[in-house]
Amino acid sequence: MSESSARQRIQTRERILEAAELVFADNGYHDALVDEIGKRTSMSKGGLYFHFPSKEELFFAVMDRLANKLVRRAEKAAANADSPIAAAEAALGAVVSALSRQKRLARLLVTQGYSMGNAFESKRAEIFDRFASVIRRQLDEAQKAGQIDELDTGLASRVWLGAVNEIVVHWLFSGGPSPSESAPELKKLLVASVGGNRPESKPVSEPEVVPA
Amino acid sequence: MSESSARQRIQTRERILEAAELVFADNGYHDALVDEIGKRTSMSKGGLYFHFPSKEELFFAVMDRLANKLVRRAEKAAANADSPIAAAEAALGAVVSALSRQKRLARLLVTQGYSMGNAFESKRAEIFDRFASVIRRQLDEAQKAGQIDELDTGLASRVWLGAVNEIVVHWLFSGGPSPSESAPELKKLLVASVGGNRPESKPVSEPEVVPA
DNA sequence: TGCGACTGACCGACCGGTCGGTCGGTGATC
DNA sequence: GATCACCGACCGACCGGTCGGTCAGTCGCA
Repeated sequence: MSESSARQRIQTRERILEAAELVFADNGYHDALVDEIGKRTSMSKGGLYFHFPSKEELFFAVMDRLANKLVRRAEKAAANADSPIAAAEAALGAVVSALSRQKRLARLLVTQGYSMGNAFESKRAEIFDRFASVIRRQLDEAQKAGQIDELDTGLASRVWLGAVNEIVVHWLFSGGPSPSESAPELKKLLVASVGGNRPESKPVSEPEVVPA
Repeated sequence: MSESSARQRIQTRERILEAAELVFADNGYHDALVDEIGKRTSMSKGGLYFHFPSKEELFFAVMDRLANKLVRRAEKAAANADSPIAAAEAALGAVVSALSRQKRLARLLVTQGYSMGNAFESKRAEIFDRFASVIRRQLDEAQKAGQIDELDTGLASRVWLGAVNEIVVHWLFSGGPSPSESAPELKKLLVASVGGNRPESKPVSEPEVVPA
């Protein structure tokens, strides 16, 4: 009972997060109305404020949830690969394909983060750092394995991350090609940037991941 | 007289743009107050609205002005280089050093652009496209000259741009190293990504540019 | 005296957050 | 198993500060 009510609570929270994700993604933080989130949840504003202390906290919760999902997916993809450099590629591919599949998700993670003003800076940093370190770990491995050059993997991971980010943003804003279309070429560029694609390293196909 | 008054008009506009740049950079679009811009211009809100029809238009004007400055600088640096790939590097270096020198400028161009909500998307796209095409032109040249691999220079230019963007954002938000510190390593990575640094291509030092 | 530049008090839409109130369920008591 | 006190989830009208934008009026220059 307190058991089931706790479960209920979490479910309701989830319902709210789901709706909030839509509304924030469509409108950005500022133009998103708490009332609109209420409408989509079939819950009143007061109800929402029972579960979340403020619009800002709600937004943070939405972002955290998304970031968690994506990071997990990337790590899973990396774990299934059979060489470090392939793992890095796989993580990259997983993220790109997830973002390509869900424009709204991409919108939120990649651009709406800034729309809060300076308050969001640290959150944005935190989330992007998590992605960067997933990539970096793979690059470190690859380096140990001698698959890539000696280089600052921290910087390289940022380059990878930034590249993906820009491709996604360009797709979102300018209707460029879908990131998943550019993915193969993109991987080539990024692998080359760290001196991968050595003759002895076998090419790898992206392990497919189940949709979320 | 209509001569000098026209000049006066432009000067006043410039004064406003300068002040607006500061305020927008510090606060982002939403948290920037028109009254604050007025205060810094020593002009009343009404005065501002005599020169600009809306806060939004004022913001756009600020961004355009900045983008123009930076693009010009990048193109100048490229023009002074003595090989296509060096030109690409030079353009990159010029932008990075300009952004490193002026945190506020970086803030505005790189992050605050999103803070308007969806209204700004097309503007952001336009500005970033301009940067991308500066880089792309250099890469195209380099490709013609056989200095780099056959590849999609459109995509590669986005990779470069995204990389720089991420480095700058990381610097701004997480207090990472100054972009100009990472610049040499960054250039190595990016040049490698397009298969540059061929044995026959001589290394190039960044042509110094006068501060704005 | 006409006009362009500028003033600053004022307007009012907007929206996050509040709070008194409702109500279905729960569990203790007889 | 009927009654009742109680609770937590939720409702939604309302508040109040904020801030972009307006406009009637002023000033000074040609």
